[in-house]
Amino acid sequence: MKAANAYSADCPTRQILDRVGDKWAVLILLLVRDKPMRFNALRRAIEGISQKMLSQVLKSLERDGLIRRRAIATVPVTVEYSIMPLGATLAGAVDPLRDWAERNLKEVLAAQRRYDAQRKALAA
Amino acid sequence: MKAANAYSADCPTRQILDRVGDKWAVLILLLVRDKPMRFNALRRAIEGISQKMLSQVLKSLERDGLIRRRAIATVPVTVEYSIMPLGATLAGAVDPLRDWAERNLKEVLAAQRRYDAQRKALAA
DNA sequence: TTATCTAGTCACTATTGGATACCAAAGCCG
DNA sequence: CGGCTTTGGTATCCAATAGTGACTAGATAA
Repeated sequence: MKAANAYSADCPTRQILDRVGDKWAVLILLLVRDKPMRFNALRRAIEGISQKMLSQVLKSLERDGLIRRRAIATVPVTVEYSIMPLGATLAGAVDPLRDWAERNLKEVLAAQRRYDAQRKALAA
Repeated sequence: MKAANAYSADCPTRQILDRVGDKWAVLILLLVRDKPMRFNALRRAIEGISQKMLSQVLKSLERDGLIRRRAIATVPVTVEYSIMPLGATLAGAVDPLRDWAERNLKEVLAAQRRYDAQRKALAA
């Protein structure tokens, strides 16, 4: 029964889900999918990410073969990050999730309000 | 420019992605989708999750309106968790990601090996 | 001399997750 | 009667990780 085992730690889905759940990775992936971007351009686009996290996440995305890093020997060194075919397919798999989020966020928030109101009523 | 703003903290996608990236939430959602399950049945099925995390994640899934909690006043109290329509649609949106993970994990691992080998070669 | 670009490092804090112990209520054993 | 079990939690403490800001570096152009 491999299906039951899918809920143990060495499940491929879990590993990918960890990557996707990463606070920044998907954001970067989706930005880079549209067009190649430079380090500081990403930094400005995301707004809130620290240099450390950006370079860390970029490195891990590159390691996974999802994006490509290309350094250009210009005056101050320029580094361009672009999407790889593998990364593009992952970004595509994330799209349904993004659609779901946009369509259903209101309902989720409503459910949260209902839940909180009920708990408050019980506490009183 | 709302599109640029989508990469700030109040983006709905980000909120949902955080939920999906949760180490256990998706696992529980997919288990409960198949059939209603009791607390300890989930605990045994997932294997590795602590009571604390299980009850914590179940509570947040219930709050989001994704699953329903039903307590039955039996000898030792029985609690059954089942999927809600909203949760079922989310689980459906996660499926492409799971497919991607299963189809592409090998390639990701290969990319990691290539990357590590190259870095080691550079270091030497 | 100061700014720009892409990092890497240090120190600190916030958040996560695990282990452990505890609670209630009922039954069952001796 | 006391102690033990089961179910579904809660509370608390602690270690590990994640994430931040500030600082550094090196090269060069204005």
